[in-house]
Amino acid sequence: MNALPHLHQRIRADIEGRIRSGTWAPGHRIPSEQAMTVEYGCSRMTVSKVLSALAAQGLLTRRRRAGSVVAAPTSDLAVMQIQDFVLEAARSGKRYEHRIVRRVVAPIDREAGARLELRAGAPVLMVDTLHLLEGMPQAFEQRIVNLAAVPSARNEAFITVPPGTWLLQRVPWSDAEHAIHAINADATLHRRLKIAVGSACLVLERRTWQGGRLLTEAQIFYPGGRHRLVGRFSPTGNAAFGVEAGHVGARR
Amino acid sequence: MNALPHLHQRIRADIEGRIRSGTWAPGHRIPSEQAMTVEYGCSRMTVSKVLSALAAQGLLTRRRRAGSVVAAPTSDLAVMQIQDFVLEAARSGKRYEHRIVRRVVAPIDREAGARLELRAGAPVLMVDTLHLLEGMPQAFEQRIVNLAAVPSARNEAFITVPPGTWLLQRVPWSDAEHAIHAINADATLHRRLKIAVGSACLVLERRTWQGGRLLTEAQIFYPGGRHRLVGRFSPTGNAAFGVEAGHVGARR
DNA sequence: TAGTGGTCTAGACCACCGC
DNA sequence: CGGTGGTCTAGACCACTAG
Repeated sequence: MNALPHLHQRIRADIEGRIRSGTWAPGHRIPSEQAMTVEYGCSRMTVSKVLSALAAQGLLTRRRRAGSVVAAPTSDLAVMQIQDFVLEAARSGKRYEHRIVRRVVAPIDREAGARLELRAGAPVLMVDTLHLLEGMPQAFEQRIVNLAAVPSARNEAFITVPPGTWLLQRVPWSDAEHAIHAINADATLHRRLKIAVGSACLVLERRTWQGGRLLTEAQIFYPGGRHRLVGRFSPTGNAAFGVEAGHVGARR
Repeated sequence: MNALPHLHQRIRADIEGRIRSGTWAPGHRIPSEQAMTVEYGCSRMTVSKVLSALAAQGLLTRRRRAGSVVAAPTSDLAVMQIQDFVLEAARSGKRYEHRIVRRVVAPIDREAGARLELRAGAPVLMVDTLHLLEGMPQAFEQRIVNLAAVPSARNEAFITVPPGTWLLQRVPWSDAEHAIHAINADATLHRRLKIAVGSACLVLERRTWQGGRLLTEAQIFYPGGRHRLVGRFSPTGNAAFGVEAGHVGARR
């Protein structure tokens, strides 16, 4: 029926199809590996690799003796890919540029130090960047870089490459945390993004660590909260996720 | 050195460790399968499965003849787990309740029909739900359910279980799309969420399909733009992601 | 063309756990 | 107990592609 070149592709497509179509609903126990070796006339290894991959994907739950069961779509999981500005511009064909509007090396202040759990007075680089497409401001970024962890940033001017891209290219990271919330634009955002004071802004906060040590924190403000959505993840992909809901100031 | 019970776990931990620690930086070509069978004294199949899994995870890029190369951390990837309110409340120990403030079965109106690519006059269920924690309004949800795809929703009152949870439990889906943006609260949000008119709100839009057929669209307004972040994903997990940036009205 | 990964086989022994 | 998945072997042939 299928013209897929490889047996394992055909087996996989069959199983995924049955699950996605609802033929095999969540909780359904699918045939055993042994049964599938008969159905497809292949060795057990081939079937096993397919089922293991599907389990790694989260589509199946496998237990010895109990068999392979279609997993429930447990998670109400939203995935947002936040664009790297340079890549985004390249793909959309728009002209991208950035402006460094502030660049300071200094001991971290008390408030930020507490927030990032850095020791008081730790040397950090603070960079404010304006991202523009076709000459129009698209986002305003306030970034803090931990110079103890990324010493090479101390003498980088970020002329050709903006800070986020620069870091992404150079510094390996093991953990990251994102938060998105909404605020009303203040005078700074009014000035930088040319939007009215009070208009709603989306704020993306990103913190990145390497083995427990903070590398950088970025706050990116997009034109248009007390509620706050937080996700944790690893570059590996599927890893475990946690979520928090908190308060950001708050009026109620 | 490691006491991991299985050989493939040890191999995998070794490789992941070298990558995460930066010993093997992005672009580095790692030893061939053949070399690893010698290093670990095992068969090629064992090494191959490990490397394939790491490639599926996105940590490696593998090409015949060229070898296995540590992948660049391409992904400026933000993952947000949007809570199911019932689960969230259960975990936090807070008292959750919901109120159905509007429930209408009617032909879809022109604007929504065009947005959701449903034929004019298609029968839909429109439900507005207020989500409360400890008696305080936390989010306001406006949902449209395609009754042609989910006929059983026509007679469901959502008294015990709110619409989102109800659908998640019953209806298998194959694709979903999320968008987050920010708006200034209007009179409706002022009334429902008890927030000041004009204060910034986070809006989560979610659309769900089963095999190309729209099941439901939800707009969830949280207390607290023209720029708009869109992510697409499948319940399988890693799958391919697309992103769009668009405009939502706009003041500039 | 030669080295690499991609796939597959036909076995094997073991760990787990529902019955 | 016995059926299930988990792991591993020692081969094999093939497909791709850098050199």
